[in-house]
Amino acid sequence: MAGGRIRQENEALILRAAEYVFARAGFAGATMNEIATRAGVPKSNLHYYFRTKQALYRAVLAHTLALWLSETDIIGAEQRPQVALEQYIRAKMRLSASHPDASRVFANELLHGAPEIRDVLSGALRALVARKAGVIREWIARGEMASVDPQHLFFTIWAATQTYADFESQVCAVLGVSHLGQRDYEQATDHLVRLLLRGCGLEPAGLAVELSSTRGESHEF
Amino acid sequence: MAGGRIRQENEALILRAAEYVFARAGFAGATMNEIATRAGVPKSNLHYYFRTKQALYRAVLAHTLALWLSETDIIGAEQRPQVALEQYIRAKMRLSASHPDASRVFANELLHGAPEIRDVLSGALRALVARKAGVIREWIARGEMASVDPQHLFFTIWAATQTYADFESQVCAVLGVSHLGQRDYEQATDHLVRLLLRGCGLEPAGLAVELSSTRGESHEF
DNA sequence: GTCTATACTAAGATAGAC
DNA sequence: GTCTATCTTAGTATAGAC
Repeated sequence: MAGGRIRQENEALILRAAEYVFARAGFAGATMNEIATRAGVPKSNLHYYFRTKQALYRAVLAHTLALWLSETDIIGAEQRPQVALEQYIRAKMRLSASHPDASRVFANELLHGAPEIRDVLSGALRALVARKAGVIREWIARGEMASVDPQHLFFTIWAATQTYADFESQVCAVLGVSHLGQRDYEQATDHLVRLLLRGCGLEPAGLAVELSSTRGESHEF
Repeated sequence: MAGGRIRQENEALILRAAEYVFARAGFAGATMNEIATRAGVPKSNLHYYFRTKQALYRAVLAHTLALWLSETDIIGAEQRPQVALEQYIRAKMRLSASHPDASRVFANELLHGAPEIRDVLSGALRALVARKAGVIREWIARGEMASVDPQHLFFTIWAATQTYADFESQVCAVLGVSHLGQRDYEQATDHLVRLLLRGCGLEPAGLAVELSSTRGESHEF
């Protein structure tokens, strides 16, 4: 299974190209031809390394799922909610900025009813959200934040952060830019942190209470 | 163009079937065969009424766009922001609940870079948001709400409301239900109204200030 | 172990029958 | 004006050459 160096390299090349193509065309719209051309390998090698188009798609999805399920470690009862939630939102936005194609592949899969990852969603993801929802309920019970439905809070954070990757074309059209730059992402992040923390009855930990548009610090991207 | 009664009826049948299929399979994944079967007309009639698959797709998109661009009339400077924003959020949620397939077709188009509606987005939609952003800035200048980036506020409201239609499979998996019922949508709507209005420094007009989990009133649906 | 040539299937589109 | 039969293309998958 481990295979030689050539195999490893080619598989990595193909997976990257596949993510790019699947993100733009969806599963049905993507062609093995396009992926092969982009990866710089002969078309039929795709079938050599990944038996079918579906197998290749699943391999790409596995990568996006790993990204998707990460990052929630920040949310623990021992943390202060304003710190944990702010860090979580920032982490999710960094993910949208750094891996927009992974986000789009995942979004496309959900949009079409999640045929390939249904089990993971109602298994691992559901369990993960249940755990983290418990933490949020504890914060609420302690009076550390306003009463917010924890599950729906996750839906809102996911939707609000991923929209910058998934629906970039809409965001760009409204903002009048050709693509989202670092500054755009910084503005969007600050907007979301303020809006959502205030919505949870919290104040951003490190930011001035001041609502002016100039920010105190800039975050890496 | 108006055509006879049969034409009108058949076109309506086809458009409804097409929306259903495009919503689930995307443009590339949808087949004329499937749409024809679902509409109950012979396959080749689709090409008779709509010359190409793309033409049919565009016709479906036009319908979703009309829905999408509506509903912002609620937002006017003469309104109080808490009333206007609450009504807007509720209207968007009703749309997700009543026309999930339209939302999915639109989402799919955006996800793939909006090849067919790019012009509408950077034309009509951009202009509309610019106008409504002016209203929000006026509210902020008057001290009627917190300082929130108006454009990003729209992105957040759109994303947070449409996620219940577009990514229903994920929401259902996490909630542990097979499909979203009226009660789920009511909970989601109340959650969003509270979270976002509070995030804008507002209190829901008709709701108690109390943050307890039992609500003072239930809203119509 | 890797790439070339080819078979097979399905889907969009059209010409012509009814 | 509406539907049936057919053509053509393109895309997945495989067998076999190198």
